[in-house]
Amino acid sequence: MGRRLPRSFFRRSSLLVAPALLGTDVVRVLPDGTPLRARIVETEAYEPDDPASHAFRGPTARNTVMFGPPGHLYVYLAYGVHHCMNIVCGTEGVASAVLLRAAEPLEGLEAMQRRRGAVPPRDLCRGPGRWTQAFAVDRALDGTDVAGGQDLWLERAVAVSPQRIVAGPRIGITSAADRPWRFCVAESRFLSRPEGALSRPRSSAASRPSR
DNA sequence: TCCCCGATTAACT
DNA sequence: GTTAATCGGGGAG
Repeated sequence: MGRRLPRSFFRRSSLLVAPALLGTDVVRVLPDGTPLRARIVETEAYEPDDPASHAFRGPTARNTVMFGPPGHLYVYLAYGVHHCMNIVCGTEGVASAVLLRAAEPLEGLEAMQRRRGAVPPRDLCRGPGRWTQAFAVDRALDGTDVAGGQDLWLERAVAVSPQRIVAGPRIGITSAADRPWRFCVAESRFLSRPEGALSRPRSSAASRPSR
């Protein structure tokens, strides 16, 4: 088919990869052989000089994969509760990655609901933690090769014209909140949060009504 | 070794 | 719209 994204696709800045991933499909093959498919509608870029990046302070046991070659999965546990998956970008030695935040489920919905409960299809992959739960992705898949492996990969699906892509501040980020590195398919109903919605400010004077 | 806090979600009011 | 839950990472001491 030749639709599968090759390693070269990821060997560039996450700022280019993140919007380019919109409209591509993530294919996951469960251990029992069940195929899952979902179409990406929301991503976030994380760059080497990025205070919000897990790798900003250098390599650690957790983020090792981010410093490796592109086209691999970086999976971490957030808030001690949910897993989030990223695709490593750039060149080896440079920590750059794209967080997969939300997608439209297309195939294997029953298998996803088996893991997530009988939630509406719209909620199966709406948010990074929900998506990894639906796709059975956890730390065990940290480092998985998505360019050459058989567990999870990406396929070119539909083209999303630049006019339909909107960028905004990343979700849940406190530092470098000014960098508009969250990319969404504007009209999608599968976004984790409505496009344009700002993350709630941490108790600050500005958020308090001045009566 | 301890302690704080986060690339969040679900269940509330 | 708000908030509790939950736990591993990593900086500080």
